[in-house]
Amino acid sequence: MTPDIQAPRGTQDILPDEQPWWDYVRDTAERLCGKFRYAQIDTPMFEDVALFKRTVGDTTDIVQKEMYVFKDRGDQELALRPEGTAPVCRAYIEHGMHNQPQPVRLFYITPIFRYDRPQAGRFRQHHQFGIEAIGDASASADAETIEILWRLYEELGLTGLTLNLNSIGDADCRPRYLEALRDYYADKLDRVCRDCQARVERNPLRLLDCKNAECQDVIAGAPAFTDYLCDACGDHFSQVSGYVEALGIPHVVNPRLVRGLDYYTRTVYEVQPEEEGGQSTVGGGGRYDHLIEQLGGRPTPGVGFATGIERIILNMKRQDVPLPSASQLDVFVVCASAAARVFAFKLASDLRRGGISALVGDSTRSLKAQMRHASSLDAAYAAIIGDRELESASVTLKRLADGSQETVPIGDVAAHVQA
RNA sequence: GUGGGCGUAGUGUAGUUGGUUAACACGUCAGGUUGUGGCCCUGAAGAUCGCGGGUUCAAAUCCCGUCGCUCACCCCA
Repeated sequence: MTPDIQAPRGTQDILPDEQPWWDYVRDTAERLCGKFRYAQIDTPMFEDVALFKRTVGDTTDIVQKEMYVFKDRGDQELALRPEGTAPVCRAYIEHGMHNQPQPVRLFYITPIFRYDRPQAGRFRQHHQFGIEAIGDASASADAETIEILWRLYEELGLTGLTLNLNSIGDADCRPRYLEALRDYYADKLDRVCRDCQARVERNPLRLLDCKNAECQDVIAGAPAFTDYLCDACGDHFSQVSGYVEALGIPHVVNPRLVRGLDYYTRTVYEVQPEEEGGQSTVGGGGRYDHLIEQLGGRPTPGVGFATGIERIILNMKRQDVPLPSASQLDVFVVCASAAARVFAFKLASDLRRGGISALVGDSTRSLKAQMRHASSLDAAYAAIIGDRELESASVTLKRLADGSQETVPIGDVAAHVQA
């Protein structure tokens, strides 16, 4: 039945049955972060809009059409967080983290909001696990983030993934490349789509990842950024590749890889599953060497990634990745009368304090009904308390798997269950 | 934002050349005598057929709108 009010478009309830997937992914991510000594950070769900306009970029889709923007009662212009990196950098500055040993390694697991048209693997509220290594300009930092992302998928059991790697240069060489790109497109405008015609001026890098069929020929012949990198960027890129190579992480250099956020410099990367579909990317990231200063901090390099938890789970399900077995209810206490029920309550309480999970049945329901209930909850044991047991301060303990049962003193239940 | 498909009990489905009490499975609850599960049997509850409007003597079945889901585009996680 559809209720009058339902979850807003593009949002979803994550029901109890789904939670094991989420727990598994979160636990794996957190454990991995621990090994690399990344510490968790939580930032507010909403921020000053300016934070995103300034960093993500005014011409990007995220800012232009996907942000949830609103004014609060004090006329503050706020935005629901559309991505995770800028807020973390804001916090880095605000809390003087440059005074800590660099780089500062941070991770987050948090909801992200984008006003997109929903489809499989794409939501208006989704969740990202992301990390940021701030304060390290070296190529090894890039490689470290790539390794974490790759190991995460590996540990979760995802297969068939492709790591795409590219460099989009820096303030030094990017203008030169963009000029070359514009020159190349100058006499081909009649052969590309309308979007691309506009991109030539507004956002030329994005020309490269246009998926329109009519534009593919032109893209194929376009100059590659890797041929235009300045010495420093070229050097950095080959070092990153070298590290990734040394770690044994398979990857391809994809000169057409461009990310949709303006703050990236040099290294950009994305991981894609074999199975094509609306959502081709499970995770992506890159370096952002000017983001901190754009926000008023002292010039500080940074690198990080974000990966979508919904998409990870989607791909795990597609690949039939097994989940660690769920925990089982240890004891269901069946009680035959109101008096027995009080007794049962006390027993369950004692068991739980001893680390055993326990539930008590409804004494107004028949023993048979309670037993059925125990069975459908998949309890390991049913502990039956009736008049006989009350008199002798004992319980009839039945192992549901094989139907065997014995009467044990009330104090021995825990030991029997744990055995 | 653009285009295509879809929308029936908690879940999965049947029912559409419009015609009396909308069907089935699973699930839920109860019962199959005397203190006991899983299988089996019986029964019950549970759907204003997404919502609103229209056509008609009559609509779950036709038309329009709307909301939502879904696929593709766009973009991304």
